[in-house]
Amino acid sequence: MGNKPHYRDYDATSRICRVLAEVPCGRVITYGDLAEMAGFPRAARLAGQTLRRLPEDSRLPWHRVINAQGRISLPDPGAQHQRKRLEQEGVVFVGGRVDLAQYRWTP
DNA sequence: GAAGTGACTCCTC
DNA sequence: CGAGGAGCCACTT
Repeated sequence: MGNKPHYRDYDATSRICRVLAEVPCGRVITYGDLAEMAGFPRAARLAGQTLRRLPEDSRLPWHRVINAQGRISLPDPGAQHQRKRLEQEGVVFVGGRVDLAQYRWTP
């Protein structure tokens, strides 16, 4: 008793990965939204760190995560790879960015 | 347990 | 539209 389970006690990586796994093909999600849906409001950086720690052979759609400006935050050469995979799913880049109003995934 | 770090976001100039 | 700075949260060392 006396133990009050905080959301922080859970494995943030597991939660973020679970949300990430549900982002449908052809859609994107922002770091902030990803963190918030995972139960970590305003912890956008957490999402970034989690993704960075993610193994390369992960089947998770890490490439569908972009920043709030609709741009890719991942530095080169990863950015090229990410953009390619997104375009492969039908996501269109205009001026180097994605139209969030159109592609942002919201359940 | 404090200090450092980051695939962020928002606001201002 | 781009650059700069403060704020934020949880992880890592």
